[in-house]
Amino acid sequence: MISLQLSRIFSEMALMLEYKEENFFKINAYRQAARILRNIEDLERFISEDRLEELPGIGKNLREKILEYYRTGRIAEYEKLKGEIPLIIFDLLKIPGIGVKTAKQIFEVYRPDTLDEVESLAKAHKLKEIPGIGSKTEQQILVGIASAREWQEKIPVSLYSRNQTELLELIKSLPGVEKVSSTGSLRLKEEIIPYYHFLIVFNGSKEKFSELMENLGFKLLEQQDGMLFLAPEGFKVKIDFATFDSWGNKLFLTTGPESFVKAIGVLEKSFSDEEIIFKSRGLPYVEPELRTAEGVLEFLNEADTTDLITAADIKGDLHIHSQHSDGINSIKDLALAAQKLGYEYISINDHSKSLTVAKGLDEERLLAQIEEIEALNRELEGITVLKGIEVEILKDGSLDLPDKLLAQLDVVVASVHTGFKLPREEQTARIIEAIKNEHVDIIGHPTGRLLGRRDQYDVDVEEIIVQAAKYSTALEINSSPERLDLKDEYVNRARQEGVLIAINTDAHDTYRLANDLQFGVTVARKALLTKKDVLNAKDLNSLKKFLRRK
DNA sequence: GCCGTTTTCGGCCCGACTGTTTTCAGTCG
Repeated sequence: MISLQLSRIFSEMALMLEYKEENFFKINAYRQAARILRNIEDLERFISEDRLEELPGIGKNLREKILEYYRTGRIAEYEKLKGEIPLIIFDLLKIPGIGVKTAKQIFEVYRPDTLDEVESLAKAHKLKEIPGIGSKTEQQILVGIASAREWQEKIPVSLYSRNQTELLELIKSLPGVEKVSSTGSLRLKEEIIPYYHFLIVFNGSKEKFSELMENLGFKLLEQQDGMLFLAPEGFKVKIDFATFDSWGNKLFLTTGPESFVKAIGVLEKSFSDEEIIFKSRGLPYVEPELRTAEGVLEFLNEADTTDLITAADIKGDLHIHSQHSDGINSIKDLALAAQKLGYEYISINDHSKSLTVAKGLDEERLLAQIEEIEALNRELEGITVLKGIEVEILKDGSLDLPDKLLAQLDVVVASVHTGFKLPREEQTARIIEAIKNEHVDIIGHPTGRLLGRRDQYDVDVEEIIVQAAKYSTALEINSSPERLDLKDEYVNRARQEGVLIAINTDAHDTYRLANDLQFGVTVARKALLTKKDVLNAKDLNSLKKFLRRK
């Protein structure tokens, strides 16, 4: 957890240094360090073995700061900076299109303390009086504030997946708590939840429970059947109460969703266990995450939930970045990490040349990488590294590397990283052009959304699914919890059209390679995918057959 | 700040897009 906190501190420091107009490269160094630390699993080991400086982007100075934080729980320079920069700046920076320069301008002219004040200024058209800000930016700010308010109330999977265990343990440890389970949208593994939701058996009064929570810094917000608390960190926690006798009913009902509960029908008596409810209806147990799936009960008439894809069915990852572009690890490290996961193969798909910020590969560097992989495959045993690329789909639908070169690769993932605002027809057409390309195997993160940060681009997903089926191009479930792209409704449609789905991590380091797949698998299960629907559930030989299909 | 076909300072620095402007600044992937 310390690496996550440090990552947050360093990225805040980068912003603050930018505010102070420090050297660009210094700012970048903090940003880079934040990025590295975000995904380090075992920072403590690097600290205890005094190997911090082996981490890329960590030098003498940042090493000292990490150690300072490790020893004292604070970083003096961070706190000093924090005292110099107005808090409103951080809120403003969360608005898309607003960077440090604009935020600083707004602050220096009007000195607002809260987003509410900024909102009033925008509504009164005071902001566009500032040079460099016009009506469009003013409008953008209003939209941004509204959406920030909305998002304040929501917790995305990337966040809750990291906090829920700790929170569950905390509640479990309270005296008088005799049983506890996650429930509601948390238990359904929804991509976004309104609050953490737990069901407990508590030996004592509700007042007593509330007192225990308040001692931990939680504030009681609402009390009806259950209780809603505000955590010191700002998120909400809902607690529902059950008895051992009615545990099954309560767990089933609070888990939901409503449509599923309705389909199962009225519970005529008390069930101590949820599984008995399903048994009493002659149904197999339906795991919570599947209960949101459209058509899950119909599916159960024909098949078994054990047919659905699981993480154990995944034979390899077909979208991984190495240090050749913007990844952190070498290809060999990635291969060894994949081997530990029990994979049969992985594919290296670095960015292509026009994505310059990500050090995208041009023809020459890609050829060198191909050679490196071939050599590595001669050295490694038990895992095959496939040669790949994440090639840019340009605005006109062409790719930024020649077909002749793509033909030499095993796995071509084609993705959109620019031109998010193209009109719907053009956006759809460019992706379909890529789908038609005989070398393209997979369309990466097909809708471009970033959960809670950026909506999908305007695109006809239905048409993309139809064309992907027609040209036998696979679509990706990008498992990165920031993306989850395609989302489950679309994947369900794709399944019905017979489109193959690749569940990839798009990992930029070994940690995410190991950690993120679960999120994509959950999406796939919510879309009722079975092994035969998933490209990377194939063994290497069948996969190769697919890759040669066009 | 980090890094080094490195030996300790000098290089690191994309480029499209948008919104503000009449030639550019700011943002962002």
